[in-house]
Parts: sequence; structure tokens; C-alpha cells
Amino acid sequence: MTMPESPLTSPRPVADLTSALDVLREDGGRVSSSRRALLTVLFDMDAPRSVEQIASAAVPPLDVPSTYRTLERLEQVGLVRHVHLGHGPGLFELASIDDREYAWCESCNKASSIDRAKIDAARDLIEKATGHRPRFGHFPLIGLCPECIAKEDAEA
Amino acid sequence: MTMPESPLTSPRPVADLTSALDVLREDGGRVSSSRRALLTVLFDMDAPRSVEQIASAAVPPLDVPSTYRTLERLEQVGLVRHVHLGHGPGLFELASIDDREYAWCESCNKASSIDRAKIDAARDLIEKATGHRPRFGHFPLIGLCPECIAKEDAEA
DNA sequence: TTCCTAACTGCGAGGCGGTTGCAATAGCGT
DNA sequence: ACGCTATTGCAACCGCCTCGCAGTTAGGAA
Repeated sequence: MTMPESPLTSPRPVADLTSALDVLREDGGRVSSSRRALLTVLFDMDAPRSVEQIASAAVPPLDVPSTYRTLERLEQVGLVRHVHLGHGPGLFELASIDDREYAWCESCNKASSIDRAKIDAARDLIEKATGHRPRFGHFPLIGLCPECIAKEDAEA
Repeated sequence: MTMPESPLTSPRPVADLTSALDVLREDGGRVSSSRRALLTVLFDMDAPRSVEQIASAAVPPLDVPSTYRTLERLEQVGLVRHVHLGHGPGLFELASIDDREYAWCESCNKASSIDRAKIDAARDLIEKATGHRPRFGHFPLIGLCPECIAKEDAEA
């Protein structure tokens, strides 16, 4: 995966396991029991998880290196994406129709996903202001969350 | 250093090696030949560099773990800061009066430092739109640079 | 259905970036 | 010049991946 690379793949959201496997096959991939197990875990998650977590949640548990490879494949196909929240391992999740973008607070070290309407508005404004078009899906927006801004302003 | 931690230390820019050493001493630190060598390297750099690079540029070359420790100390004092550009190792540089903030292009994988007025404008926009106050000194603004936006729009 | 072959898997080792423990060295206040 | 303790280098270690390889298996061809 060369984990750090950015997922400039276009998302290929699917509704269920079966259609995910179809997408895989379309792409020339094979549907193994490991891949079925991996995707089952992904469909059961409610938040991005580390490869460690995903591999061990599968039944039977999957090999970690293989899981990296498979997730890379799924990411290339657009079924999966990953985020870097905070400092630990990269976190994977299914690509959804409305891919989340994240913000990370440097003070309280917590992630929050950002409201799409808000982030889209900000993105346009930023592009006008700087010429740069930000994307916070893979690497989050880093700074202070509203609570910590309040805290900091109170101290000052 | 627990590298990933954010440098919430306030910058303490200095003009030359001598005053840097003074700051260190003020803080109760000792001025060793290693530290002198390390700071000399830092003053000679024109862009942020990895610990590897810095340690081996010193004369005589410095031990890498020690260099991490010393840079951590210097960062706490405010003489030094570090940035994460792209995916490699963290990059260190002297804290300057007008600390740079960076933008990173996910497509061409290049960093550019952003004009302060522009980045300040972007920061305000983001805070107004999302309630989150970003800081791009430690982790950059990530997305597409103007050239890659043009390229992408052309393809579409 | 069986066969063949390339795709996939698990396992082990390896790499990079960074951290920790410890004994030896060396600032610097006295 | 002395002694206390910060700082250093070395070596081992850790987390997060990545690679190589030999054994297995999906799934098209015969």
C-alpha cells in the first residue's frame, strides 16, 4: 500500500457485501474466503479501525501483512479508504457515498468528522484565498476544536 | 520527543548561535560541544531537514537518538520546531520570527510554504465555517496545488 | 469434473522512524 | 580542582508497515 500514499482513487461506494465482491471481480480480483471475511468486518464497523483491529476481528483472524495488501487492493478499487487520525496507525473504513472529512484537535487529541456543508463552503473559500484546494479525508484538518479554543481564550 | 506531539510551545526566535546558546543556558540547559555543533547545522540550513540529515551534517556527526533528544529540548525552549511534510520523517528547523506554514500537494507530493496573509485568511475562513481553528505549521494544509487543480480540471 | 495457472495467503524477516536504558563523559557551580 | 548531574553515545527495542517466498486456492480452460 505504501500506506502514506494518498488515496487519489475515486470512491466506489457499495451497499452490501455482495456488491462489494462484484466490484472486486469486475476489477479482475478473486473472491477468497479471506476477502469475504475482511469485507464482512468492514461492513460491521461503525468507525475507522486499524489493520490490527480489523485483522483480529475477522473470523478466522487474518494475517496482518496480508490484510494490508488486501486493503490496499480494495482501496485501489475504491471500496475502501484510510485516514490518519492523530498519531497511531492508519485507520481504514469502507468508502461511503458521502466520504467523511475529519478534524483533529492538537490539544485534546480527539477527532471529529466535519459537517459536509460546512467543509465544502470552507474549501471553496480557501481555494479562492490561497489557490490551494484542501481535502481533509486522508489527513485531517489539524488545529484546535471549538472547546479547546474556548479554553485557550479563557486562559489568555 | 514523542515526535508526533504538537509543539504548543511558543517560538523563541534568535538571530545567531550565541543568542541561541544563551537561551538554552537561561533555561538551565548546558552548552555542550554537541549542542553547539547541532545548532551550527541548524543555522546553516535553508529548509527543514530530517534528524538523520541533521545528525550526519554535524561535525563530528552526532548520534541520532541524542539528536532527537536535543531537538526535543530545543523545541521545548522554543528555538526549534518541526513539520510533517508528506510521509517521511519529521523535519526540523529553527523557529523563526515569522514561522512558515505549509501546504502539501497530494498529487505531485510537493510542499510549498504559503504566504502569511493568505494562510491567515484561510484559517479565519475555516474557523468561521467549521468552528475549528487550524494550524498549518506542524501539519500542513493538504490538498491540491494550483497546478494540479488545473491538470485535474483539464482531464475532467 | 479435472487440470492449470496466476492470484492470493500466511509466515518470517526486514526496514524505517523514533524511543528507552544505561554506563561513560563532561559542563559548570563551588 | 572537585563533585554533582546533565548530556552523550551505544545498543537494544518498539510500532507500523513492507517484502519475499513457498504453499494454497479461485476460477477459466480442456
